[in-house]
Amino acid sequence: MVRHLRKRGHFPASSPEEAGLLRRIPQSCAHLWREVPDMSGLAYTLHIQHNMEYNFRDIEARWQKTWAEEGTYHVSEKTDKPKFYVLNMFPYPSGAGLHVGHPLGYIASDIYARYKRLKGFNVLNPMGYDAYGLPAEQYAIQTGQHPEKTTNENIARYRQQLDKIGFCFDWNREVRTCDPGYYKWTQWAFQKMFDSYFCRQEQKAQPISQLIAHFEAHGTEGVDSACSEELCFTAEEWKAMDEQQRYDVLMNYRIAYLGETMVNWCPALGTVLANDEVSEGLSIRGGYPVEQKKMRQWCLRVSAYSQRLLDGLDHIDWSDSIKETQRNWIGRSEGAEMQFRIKGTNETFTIFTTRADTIFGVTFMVLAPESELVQRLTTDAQRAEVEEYVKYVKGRTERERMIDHRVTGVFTGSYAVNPFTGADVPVWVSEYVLAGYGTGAIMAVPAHDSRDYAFARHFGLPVVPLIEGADVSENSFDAKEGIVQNSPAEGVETLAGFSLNGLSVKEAIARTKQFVTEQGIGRVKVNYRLRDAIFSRQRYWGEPFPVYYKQGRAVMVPEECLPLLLPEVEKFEPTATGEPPLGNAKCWAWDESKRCVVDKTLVDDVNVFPLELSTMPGFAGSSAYYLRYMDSKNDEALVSPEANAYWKNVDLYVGGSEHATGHLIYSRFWDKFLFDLGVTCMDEPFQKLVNQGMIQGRSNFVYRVKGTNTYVTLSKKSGYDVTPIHVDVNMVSNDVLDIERFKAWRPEYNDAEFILEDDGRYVCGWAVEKMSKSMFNVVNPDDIVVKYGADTLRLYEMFLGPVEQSKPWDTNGIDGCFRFLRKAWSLFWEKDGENLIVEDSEPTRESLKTLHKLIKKVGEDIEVFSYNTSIPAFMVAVSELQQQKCRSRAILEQFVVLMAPFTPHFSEELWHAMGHTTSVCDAQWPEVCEEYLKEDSVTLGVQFNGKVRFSMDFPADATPEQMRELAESAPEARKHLDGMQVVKVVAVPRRIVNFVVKPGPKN
RNA sequence: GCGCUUGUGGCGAAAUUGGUAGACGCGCUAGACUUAGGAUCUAGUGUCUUGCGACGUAGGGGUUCGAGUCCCCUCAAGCGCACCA
Repeated sequence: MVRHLRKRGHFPASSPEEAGLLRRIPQSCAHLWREVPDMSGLAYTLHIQHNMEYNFRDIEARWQKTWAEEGTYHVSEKTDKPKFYVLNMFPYPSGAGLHVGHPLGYIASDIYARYKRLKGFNVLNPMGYDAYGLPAEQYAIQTGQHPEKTTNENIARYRQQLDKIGFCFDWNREVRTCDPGYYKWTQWAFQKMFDSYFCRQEQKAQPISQLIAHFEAHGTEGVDSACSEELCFTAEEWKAMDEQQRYDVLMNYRIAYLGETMVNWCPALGTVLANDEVSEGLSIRGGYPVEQKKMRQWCLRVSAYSQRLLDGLDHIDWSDSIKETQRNWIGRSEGAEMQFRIKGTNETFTIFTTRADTIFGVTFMVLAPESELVQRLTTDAQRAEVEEYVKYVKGRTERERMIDHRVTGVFTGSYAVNPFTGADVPVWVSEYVLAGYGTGAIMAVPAHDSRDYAFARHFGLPVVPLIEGADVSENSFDAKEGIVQNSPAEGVETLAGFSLNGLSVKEAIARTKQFVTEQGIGRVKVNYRLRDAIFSRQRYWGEPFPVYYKQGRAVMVPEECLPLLLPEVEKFEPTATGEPPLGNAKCWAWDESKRCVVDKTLVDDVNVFPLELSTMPGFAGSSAYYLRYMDSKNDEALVSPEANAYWKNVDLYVGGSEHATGHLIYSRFWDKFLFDLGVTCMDEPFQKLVNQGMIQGRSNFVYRVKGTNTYVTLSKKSGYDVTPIHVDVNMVSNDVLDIERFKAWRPEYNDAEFILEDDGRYVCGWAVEKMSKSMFNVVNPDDIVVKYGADTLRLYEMFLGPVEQSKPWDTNGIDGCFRFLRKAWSLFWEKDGENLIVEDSEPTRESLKTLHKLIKKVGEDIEVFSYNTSIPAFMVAVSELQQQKCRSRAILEQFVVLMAPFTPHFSEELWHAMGHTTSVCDAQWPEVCEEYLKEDSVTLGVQFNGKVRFSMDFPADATPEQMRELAESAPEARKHLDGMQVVKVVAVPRRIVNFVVKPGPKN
């Protein structure tokens, strides 16, 4: 009957939507079409129906509906069970929809969440949307559509797609960063940061009121706080300050502050970007040039937390590589600050060095061109030259400076005095010294620093080696090793007779630091590369700052008035005056007496004041969302103390490693700040982190644009009608296709046309790249779900390889997973596919062994996220149970539970079919019984001189002596032992027997 | 340049952490059942060799009774940082 239908092509789709998807299959599964070119889409699905006692479509739709209706996945903290918090990095709902790469991490965490629930934990597994962001706004500018509209549409689509995969998300707790009920707390946290400063002694944030009290009593005496600039004043001076001066002083300490800083300005995007949003002088989004510009911006004093961010890494379970990336990004370096006097004056300036030991090799000093010291130190004679040089440097873009490391610089005319020897050292200006790091000035030791070396050679400055055996004729000797000499050189008098000669470099560094401190020349100092985060964006689609400006000074909107809603605007582009899009908002001023937003024409600077026009960056909303999930409906607090005390922090966080220096730093910073405030009880937000690999898209055909090195995917070039081809990687070397081999492999392409380049090479192949709309290579999970079902998709994505690994998407092999599920299904049913086979019989010992092997393996694998190895274990178990003709309920029921984390619909269906009335989610994970795993005998290899010659069975409990005897007496052993002398025998129970032999009489 | 990671069949990958290399899946080959196969089942499938056997985990060396696994060197790829003193 089915065959008949198939031939006629009359199988109905179950809904219009499904019919649409069925029709789409051909485009997305080119390889299947190639194999059966004359087939229609409907006929193909019929082929699946034909073999389908396992009716996944019906099963999955039914259970998804039931789960939603019954609230199977809703969790509450009102329970005695221990908690477990699983979290995925929430997605940005882009217009392209979900692709097969997204679910990889979601599936991995879903399996873990379900497993933990079966193990008796109360599992929180929420989901939400990182809904603010640039693409929605760009789209709004182009089409005039409100970003909220497109964002909501995209979210609806994401939700639909997610629902089809059968995740155990508690949607009651959904958050969206653009939802006022959510961003109220983003704004709230910002205000708390404004009202706090960071005390270095206590290494924590404190209310700014404490600092004010301290200033009133003692001035800056005894203040050790993170700040933009070290200040020094007395209590009297503080009291004498006017409002503006005090405002400026406090701004210097606030954790959220307005700062005049060099920022990454992207003219094309019309906004400022954070360091992690820029790569090689180009914006990550869009790849537009980014320039350095001094602007007044809101900043977060992330750098204050450098040490805590660093120390915290030792207590969390993240991969070494991502910890290392964060350590690099934080960039702690221990060194010393030293003061140098300028010859002929009483002026001094400070430098930072990690190689204090090389003080005797200093032959010049260098200032950063942007440093204010340049003005002070340049002599009149050199002024013209220096000014011209500074102008030249300003004209170079960040990108140019990065790519092209030129050796340039000029002499300032001044000399510094070496505090150890009194020697004169010329002071230069050069672009290789960065204003933003250390003090913006260095002491140059060309013998032991390659950059100083290049500079010295270029300008003919002396090179003085200080380490025994160091050859500096060609290169500097940068290694921090060896024995110090020439420090000082013979006959040179030094301050207090100081000498480092004969010490190791390590000792010399320590010695110098100590000396510098004792003599008051300088101090030990730790520098961090981590910069404060610039927090303003000149965009529309983001959280508005709850800030207005009174006499030019920032004032916070009262906390009770939050959230400050994002205003409506007519145009999303920046205004003609260069103001951010919020400059277009009519109703965007704060009335202090009415305590509400009013029309900006009412601004009178008495009661009504202008509101901030910037919005917050993407990372604002994603920094504390994990806390909000704990208590997402709470209007009184970001999270209640009770909810926080129960859920604590995220036990397992799953997401991409590309967030290593962005979200994962900001989130940790934000959490630590909230920890200081007492809002959260945990100092780290994410205890364990698993970075799922990217599933890359595969461009079917790649060709080189003539005369360039640019490769373009075929689909990008319109009107070029060539069949997309998957090419095996070993058919391609240096991007050139071996056309003969290719045609031999795929004869159907004998007639295909290949693009021939000018140089006679065929350029072809596939490129593996990010799956994205712009690459036209998005594989939609819906297509897979329609064809094979969610459970097969889940299984297959996990079977593909280790979760952490990136891999190209490839549907070869998905059939294997589907077949496996059908085979597993058939374990439970009579041949007719209608009657359950399961009976209450006593399980055989063999089946018990199969089951318990499986329990052990799968349990161990899930704990370490090795899902790709547990699936083969299921396959083996199914084959064994099939062979054993197992019908025992005791075995099959537990098998269903073991499968449940991987294939929830499949398991739920069978669980109920076997008579259960509650969800398989609430079953109990079976315990391994070692008793059943015991083997009577083990098959081991027998080696001669380390080479396995044969294998044989040994009793499991054989002693080494017995093993030796058994192996020796085996018939296969004779030919390896005859005429040989046994030198030694190594027999390890349950492992190996190895005879070490050499020619000679048998002994 | 510095740091981290990886390198195993035609392909995706396993390997009890030093003990029978290639589990499992894909692909391929042969066979069975079939009007048919794109279904299902059975057998085979690292390379070389008619065979015995030899070789085989990027390459080279070492430790060991025994190395994919540990140590040293080289090469290749990926990621991160990069004029950070």
